[in-house]
Amino acid sequence: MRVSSKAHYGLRMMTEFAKAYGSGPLSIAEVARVEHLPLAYLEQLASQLRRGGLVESTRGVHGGYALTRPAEQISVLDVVTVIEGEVAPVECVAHGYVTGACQREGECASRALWMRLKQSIDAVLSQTTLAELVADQSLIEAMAPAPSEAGL
Amino acid sequence: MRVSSKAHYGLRMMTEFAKAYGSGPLSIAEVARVEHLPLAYLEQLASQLRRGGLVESTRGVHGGYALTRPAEQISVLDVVTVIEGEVAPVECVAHGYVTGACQREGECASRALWMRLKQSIDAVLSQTTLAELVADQSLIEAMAPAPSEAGL
DNA sequence: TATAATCCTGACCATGACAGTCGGAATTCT
DNA sequence: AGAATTCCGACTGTCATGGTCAGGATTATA
Repeated sequence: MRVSSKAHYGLRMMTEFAKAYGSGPLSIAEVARVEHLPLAYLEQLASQLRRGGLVESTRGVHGGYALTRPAEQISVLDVVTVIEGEVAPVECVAHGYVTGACQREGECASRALWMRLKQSIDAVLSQTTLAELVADQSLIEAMAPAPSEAGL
Repeated sequence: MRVSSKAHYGLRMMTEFAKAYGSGPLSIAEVARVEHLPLAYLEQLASQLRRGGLVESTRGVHGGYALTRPAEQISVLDVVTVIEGEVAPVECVAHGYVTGACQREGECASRALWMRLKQSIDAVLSQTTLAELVADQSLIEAMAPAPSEAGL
């Protein structure tokens, strides 16, 4: 029961795109710089996010990535789903599950539990948007005045 | 975001122990038979459950495992935790987390989200007990009268 | 007392995901 | 032309999962 750091990285990258929304594409080189994440790895994740329809890319000199829709309309669930696939504690509660695929279906008492779990997770993750994460972050930074590059 | 089949197997085994509670120890050979799970693998899981304090074992001819407390007092969270370790979507919300271990702690906007997520998962999993799973199962089986070994 | 049924342990293995790295091709601005 | 980018596929090391296997320890019972 954990989110991969892959998804976590993806989310961090997405919040950077969210901050830059409206002012042209943001390069992953820039993201790597401010988030201190490995550039080559971010490249892969960015591709995945693009294929997932969350961002669009511009090649060439002033290229980069930009959200395909406003940060208010992208939830954490959207991001996690694109990177990790659907949230499904067990196979039989996944969206594409074919009834009968699990032989134990008839006698299975825990399926209801897993569905509750999935719904609960989905609810939490879909309630928070990138916009809120960005807002929270500005708030936090305003409270604790920047140690300007401390800890590096 | 999934529970391992390992944990799932563990849970199935625990519901068998729950059913047998009060009528002496149940052998994993028997569990393997009725749940159609690999015996050698169950042995490992059973050991883990014992070390986790959820069951106690009796060796020898009429030996096996039995719950250490009534099924009403064992939640699904107990089982999953023993087998998979603590539910922690990211390291920084784990119980043993040391403040400051994550360098981004100061500027991290998503920690609150992960804590909500952990709490939400914990809540769902701790609300259901083995007793309820067993009860649900009897109910289900009563509804759909036994196809007596069909599907084997 | 032998033997069969159990639990117990540690070693082993195959597969796949995760977390990266690397090299180079394609595109686009200047 | 050259630099900054995205794009893509291949490669790698480590670790968890989902097992298997061999053998030892313990206990009831014939």
